[in-house]
Amino acid sequence: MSTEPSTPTDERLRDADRSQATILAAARDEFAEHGLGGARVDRIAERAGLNKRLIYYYFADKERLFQAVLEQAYRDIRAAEQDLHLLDLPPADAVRRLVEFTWNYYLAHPEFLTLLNSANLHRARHLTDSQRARELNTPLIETLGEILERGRREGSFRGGVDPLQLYVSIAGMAYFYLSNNHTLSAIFGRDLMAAKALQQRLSHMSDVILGYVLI
Amino acid sequence: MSTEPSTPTDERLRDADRSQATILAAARDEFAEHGLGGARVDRIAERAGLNKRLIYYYFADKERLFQAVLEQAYRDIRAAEQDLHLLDLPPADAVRRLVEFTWNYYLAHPEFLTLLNSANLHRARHLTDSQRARELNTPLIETLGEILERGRREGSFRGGVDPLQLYVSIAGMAYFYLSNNHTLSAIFGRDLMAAKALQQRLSHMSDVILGYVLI
Amino acid sequence: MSTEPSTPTDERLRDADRSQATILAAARDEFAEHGLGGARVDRIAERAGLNKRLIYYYFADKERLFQAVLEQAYRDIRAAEQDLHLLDLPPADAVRRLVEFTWNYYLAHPEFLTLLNSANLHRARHLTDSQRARELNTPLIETLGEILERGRREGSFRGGVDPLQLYVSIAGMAYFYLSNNHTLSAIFGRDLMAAKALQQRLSHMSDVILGYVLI
Amino acid sequence: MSTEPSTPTDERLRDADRSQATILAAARDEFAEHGLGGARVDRIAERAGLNKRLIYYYFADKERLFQAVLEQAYRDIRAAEQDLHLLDLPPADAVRRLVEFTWNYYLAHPEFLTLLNSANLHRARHLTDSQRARELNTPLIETLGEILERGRREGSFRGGVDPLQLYVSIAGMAYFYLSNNHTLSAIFGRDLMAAKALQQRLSHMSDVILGYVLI
DNA sequence: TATGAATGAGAATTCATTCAT
DNA sequence: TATGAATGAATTCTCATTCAT
Repeated sequence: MSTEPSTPTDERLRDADRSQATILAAARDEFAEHGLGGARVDRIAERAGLNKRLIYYYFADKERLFQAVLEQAYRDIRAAEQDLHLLDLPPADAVRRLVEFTWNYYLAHPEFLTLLNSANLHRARHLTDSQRARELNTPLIETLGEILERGRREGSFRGGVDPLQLYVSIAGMAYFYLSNNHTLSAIFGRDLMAAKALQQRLSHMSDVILGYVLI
Repeated sequence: MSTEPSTPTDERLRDADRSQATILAAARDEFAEHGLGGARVDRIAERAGLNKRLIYYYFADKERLFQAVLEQAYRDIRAAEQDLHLLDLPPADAVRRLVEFTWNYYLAHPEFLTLLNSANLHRARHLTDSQRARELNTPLIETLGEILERGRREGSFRGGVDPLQLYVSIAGMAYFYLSNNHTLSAIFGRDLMAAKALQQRLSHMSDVILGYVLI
Repeated sequence: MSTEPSTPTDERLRDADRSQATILAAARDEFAEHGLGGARVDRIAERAGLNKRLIYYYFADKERLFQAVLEQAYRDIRAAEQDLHLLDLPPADAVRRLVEFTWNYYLAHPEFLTLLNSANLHRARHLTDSQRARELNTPLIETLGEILERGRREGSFRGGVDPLQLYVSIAGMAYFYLSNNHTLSAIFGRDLMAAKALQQRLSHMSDVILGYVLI
Repeated sequence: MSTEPSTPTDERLRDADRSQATILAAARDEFAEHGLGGARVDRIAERAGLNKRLIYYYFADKERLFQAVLEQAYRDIRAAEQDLHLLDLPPADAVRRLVEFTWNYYLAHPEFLTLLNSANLHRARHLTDSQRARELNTPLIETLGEILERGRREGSFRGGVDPLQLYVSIAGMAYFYLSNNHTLSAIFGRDLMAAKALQQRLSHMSDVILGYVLI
């Protein structure tokens, strides 16, 4: 509704929408930086340049604000995934593209990783409406399943690959490297975020995943 | 009179050590459950069955307690890894064993995952003495490097595999599945912690990793 | 509609100002009674009849509250000094009046003495903006300097008297007697705060100071 | 008793005395630096290089330790004053010498000023045995009284000078300058502790006091 | 005499949240 | 819609003091 061009009387509402979006973005950054427990409502208000009271007006409390942030984050990544049009590509290209996309998305949206962490620290209890979450997320797995099936039928992919397992592996390889880069860089004494290192990681990931699915 | 430390001293020392260890274990559980920001010093004291003041007596503050917990966690996993004696096995078996070990260790020590998450949320700033951290952690990568080299020389492994990349992939595949299992289970509507699902995951991981390194 | 600040805004502002002033007065009394280290924020809130949180809302922390109290105290005494219009009096009368004023002010504001004590125990580190402090305080010394100069030109005062030295002597004679009256009363077995004793002290001070400046 | 050379069996006792003295000195410094409320028993133990428990063993609690420190401080200054042998000097010299001594003693023992401050902040409630305090302190006033009387009889001093008033004036002029030097230096923008400034202060003090007593 | 371990009561400060307008 | 003032309930941390040996 709010994406529609609004009539003059809607101006107030549009301000309201804008305020909500501003709060949401500020909250996302704060939660990403400090986790749910470490985030401060005061700081969110400050980041948003809006009065703290307004946060409560729109989002009731910190928990539900966090929930709203999470939902937005899922919506964003799934929307981006749908733009990939993986089914328009030959299977191997589609898998490679998914690997690349996942890597680049995580790289461009480090806050997504942290939010996911926080969500899981709290045992995903903020995913209240899992029915809706499922609807939002299953398309990707279904798409990947179809790609794998096509590849198998073409004779280029091995059979028996569970798309969910494969997706988790792709995500995990990207996620762990990026999410733990501070620890890993310190522990192994290498700058894992240098441009060349990043390139090598993506290349490694593609090799592993395609080395696995391709016969 | 004897050269042995006298019993009373000994006991006192042991009490101090025991208290510290008790606090550390309690803190580990609390931090794992709630993250650094959500952890409560009061609860740690309660869990430990010791006076809250004692925590400050031994660990100065919450931050340094967290640091001590992290260090202990690293020491534990690295010690367990060294018990694997990977170099006594044929290369392929060694890699498989590392995959299995990583999976089982994460499964048995879910707190390790959460601690790692928290550490990275705080950009690993608790890894103060990274020199020591490096010394603690590099042996594993060196061992894996030697395994890969042996396999290559034997003709069974592909060449050019970076052991750090491989290790991160192994860890990431296990980590993401387990760490995010709540979100994933909710999102994809499958119980990822069911015994059979766990078995399938390990099997998938081994397939992917060995499918990649074996020629 | 009018250019006057609207009533509601005004009231709100006044409430904030009033709250701050109330806190400041309560803090002044608490600090004066117990020193910085012995003062309790809880008690200040109680004295002020306001929520403790509000103290932090307005003054950030105990240290800065103390600083605000000190600044207010200086502002108060310097304002009172300016009301004396010493330059309108003949030199000897002006000096006598300054002695009397100092004595009476200290007597009426015992908290000023204790605050000064505390400030100096902490090496005046709360006088952050000493530029402003200087501007606030130098006029008095300048005035006294002019009085001394006039007296000298008239032939009634001795020359070469440093106004700062003289001021410190006046203040010191009053201050020590009042500030240490408990110790002195106990040590010398006389009630130094009896009305007659107070009168005698003022008379002694005037004698000493005028005996010194008058030729 | 403890100043006597001890027999071999007294060795333990002498250690005890030494410990007590060490604690006392450490406590004096701590109290002088931070006041009663700001002093920390832990820090006193640290300064003394002795176990905290020992402080309680010897001095029961912080209050009584403070009391012991104060008593020692009074004993010290009064002992020093008695070494002056003021009665051996001509009256004017005796007064000048008392002024100089007071100034130099305060200068050399800044902790004495702070302790006095603290004592008075607490309304001298640590002067429990005021009978003993009086005995300790009155000799000075009596001596000064005799000096003033002699001067008057000689015709060089004015009559009717209360020795207690005079003493308080001397002490006050020195005390205020030194005790508040931080505030004063900041407020008036002059370094009051520079060698020349110190000299000028003493000279001013002597001028004022002698200008007053001498006819 | 001397000490390291342990503690309960408090103290400063923080934080999410509500009030009043 | 928007905001500054206000608050109660924690929460981290501190401190004098005692225990046990």
